[in-house]
Amino acid sequence: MKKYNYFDIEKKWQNKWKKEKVFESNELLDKKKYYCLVMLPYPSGDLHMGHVRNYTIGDVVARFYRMQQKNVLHPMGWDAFGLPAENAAINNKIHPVKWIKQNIFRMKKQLQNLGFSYDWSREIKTCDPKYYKWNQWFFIKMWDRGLVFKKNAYVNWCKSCKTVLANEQISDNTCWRCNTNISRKKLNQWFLKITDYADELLNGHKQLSGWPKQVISMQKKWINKTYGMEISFTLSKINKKIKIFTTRPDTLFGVTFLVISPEHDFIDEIKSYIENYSEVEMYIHSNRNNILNKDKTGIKLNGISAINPLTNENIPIYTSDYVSVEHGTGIIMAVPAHDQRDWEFAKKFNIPIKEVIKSETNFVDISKCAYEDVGILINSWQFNGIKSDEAVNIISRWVEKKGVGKKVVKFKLKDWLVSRQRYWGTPIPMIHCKKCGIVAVSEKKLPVLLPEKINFVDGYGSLLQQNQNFINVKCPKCGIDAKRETDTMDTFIDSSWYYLRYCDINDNIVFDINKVNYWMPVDQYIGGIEHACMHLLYSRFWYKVIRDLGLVKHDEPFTNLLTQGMVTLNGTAMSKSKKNIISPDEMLKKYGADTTRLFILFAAPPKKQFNWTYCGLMGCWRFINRIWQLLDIVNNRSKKYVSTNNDDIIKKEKIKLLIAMHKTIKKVTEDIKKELQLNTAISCIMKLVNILYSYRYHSNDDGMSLKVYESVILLMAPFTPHVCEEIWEKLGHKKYISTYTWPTFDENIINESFVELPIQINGKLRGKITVSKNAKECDIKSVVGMDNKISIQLQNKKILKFIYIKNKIISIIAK
RNA sequence: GGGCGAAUGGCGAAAUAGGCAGACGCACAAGACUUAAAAUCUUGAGAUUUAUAAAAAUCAUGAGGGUUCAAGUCCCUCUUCGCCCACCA
Repeated sequence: MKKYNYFDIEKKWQNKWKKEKVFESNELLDKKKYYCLVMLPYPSGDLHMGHVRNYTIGDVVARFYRMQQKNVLHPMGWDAFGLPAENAAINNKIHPVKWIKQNIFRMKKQLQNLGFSYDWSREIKTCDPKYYKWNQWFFIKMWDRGLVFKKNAYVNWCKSCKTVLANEQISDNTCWRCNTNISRKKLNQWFLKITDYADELLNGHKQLSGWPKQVISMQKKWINKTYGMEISFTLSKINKKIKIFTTRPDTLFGVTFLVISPEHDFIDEIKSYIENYSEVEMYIHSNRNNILNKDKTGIKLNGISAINPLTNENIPIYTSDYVSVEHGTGIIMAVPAHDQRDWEFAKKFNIPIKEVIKSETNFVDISKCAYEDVGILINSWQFNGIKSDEAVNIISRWVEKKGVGKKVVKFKLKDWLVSRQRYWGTPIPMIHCKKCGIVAVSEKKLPVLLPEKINFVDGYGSLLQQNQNFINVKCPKCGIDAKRETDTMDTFIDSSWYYLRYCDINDNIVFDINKVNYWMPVDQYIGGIEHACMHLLYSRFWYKVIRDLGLVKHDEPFTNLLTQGMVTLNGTAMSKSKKNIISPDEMLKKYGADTTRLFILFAAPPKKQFNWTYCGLMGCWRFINRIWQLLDIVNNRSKKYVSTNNDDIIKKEKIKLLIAMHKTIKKVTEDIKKELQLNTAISCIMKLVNILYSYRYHSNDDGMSLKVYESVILLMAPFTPHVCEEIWEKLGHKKYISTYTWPTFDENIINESFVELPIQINGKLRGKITVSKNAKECDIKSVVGMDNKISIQLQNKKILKFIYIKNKIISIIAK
């Protein structure tokens, strides 16, 4: 028996597909479109098994719908901006342009070797000026619509390199290059007003029935709409008010101090009143890594205090990093008796703890820990005795009546900080003019090109800031000397709309609206679960903005989403920095693309985490070889397989085989269509091949085995396309299997193995049931494990099926 | 600290809707072919006990309890692991 030569077969078909542009797509109006999108990779240099898994799932989907005669769009591109390229430039003295180019070259080759059915004519690179020009264009459109604003925000700062550090560039609280301790620095930064869309992003989830519940719930928690109150406290000695946010107005009488976030601009505003400001300032700029340090830190603002507007009590003000500037108003009223974090802070700084809610059932010792549950109000003036959950509303109304606060809705979702003090990204197309302020670059002047000549090695501070040619520019409004913005954009912007660019790659306009509206929305999006909140939320936001610009019709970009589980090695995620990458190259060399593809799908269900192992690889290899050998068997070239003249056996086996075939087609079709359960789909085909294999070939076969064999090849085509194309050709077909019609199943043939039987209870006919053919009619009286309850159900509900084993009915399923 | 998810043989995993737990594979064992090995083919197998001509009984889906004629699946309590986020007021 000849072994199958995967190397030649795979090369042959990859070249054919490429040459005849089998996977290039056009807007065909007579066919239903299907947009299958996989998350575009960062070109780090090598494909790892996580990529292989992601893209194989995507390719099976694309190939399946192509065979279902849909007009499929299946594109691929490169998320080419970002920090690693810049780090490579600094460390290895290689220019990001060159580094990215060679990485893409390598990875593209790997993708092509795997036989993915991409339309490469639509390939995009986000670092291409033809692409990022439109980032800038969108940015200006958003600026015009008031969705862009500037605000102070803190960054991690290295004093010695004079540069902003990303989390990735920090190890043990020190700079990756010079080991200097990092500190915090306030910078004026660019933001996008994603919070304007917070409500719509939340409500839009109703349209996303094709998304995993897990992702929806994660996004909901991320946006986190909360109802609370803003209450103004007056600062003693100063004629200023300080606004706090709380969700617990019922605890207003238990407030014993205020806490202001150390990053809050208000501290700057009142610094002349703070007696110990130099100490406070030191605290503000210190690097407080409260993730590792669970101990509460903070400092009292001496010389000022706040007055509770309702009780007129005078209370101290602290600053502490346990209060985030991003949430609420960035200032909280602390109720140590009823909030554990406040309690811990109060204990550390010896602040009084005032109990205002008592549990109705348990005795709670407030000196041991905070009581955060509901209860009865005490020490709360006229509100004593009211249940705390009711008091929330009662006190809210009272506060509003007094005119010192109002009910507000807040989101945890923060506005999107999009500026980066980096070189390798899209330049923000803004100009700073002394006379006119911030002026957008005119659309005609786009793109603002990223200069290529940069000194990476000796560079201090932001690399763009040193490039005088880039910085110096005339103001587009008044013409005087002005300075270009040197911040670049967050790379999440690149990936927020790339799926639209695939629909139409156009040098003159961002995209052709008609083409985009033909292909969008994406029918199936596939990518890692780690993008549940950031990328998948930013994209939704961006799409809604584009909709409001009148460029797209729909509200949501992705109809169905599959978040595939990670591929891990010994339980930890594969990453280049951890040096635990499994590259597909060796497997491709040893077993070929088809086996690699089959194995990664068969090893685990797509949604589940897959801890890497080679176990099972040989099984997939053997399976493909089996299919290959079957080609000879069905062509009756082999004498090895025994034939029998017993017509009865042949007939029985033929029916068995026919039913198995239809069942398999049904199962595989549904597994792919419904839940993308690709591992069980493959199992099912393997089972059918086992039955076909044991089926004794006979001259009376009537082409039965050929018929089953052809359907096996068709079913396998999305998974192992090369070998299937080759067999398909050898079977005498002229058309590509990749575009051939997917097999159909007949429900009647599947049901042929069942019969309908009457149900009798105590001798009376009670209805009919469907049972397997080898079951016998029986009297329910004799049934084990049955009581009156069931017989009552029988009268009310239809009986669909019952389970009949070893001459006993063990159960009835009623519906 | 918060959120989400998971736990089934030696291993990866199946199991519409509560209805024969372990499909399909891996690894393993025996046999066939072979000088031999590999490859391939055939067969076997959750565990334990009894029996060994077949077979039978009991125990088994992280732990403990509950609902049900029937629970991997539903409810309660707990344990462990993974992922995402970071004091969310």
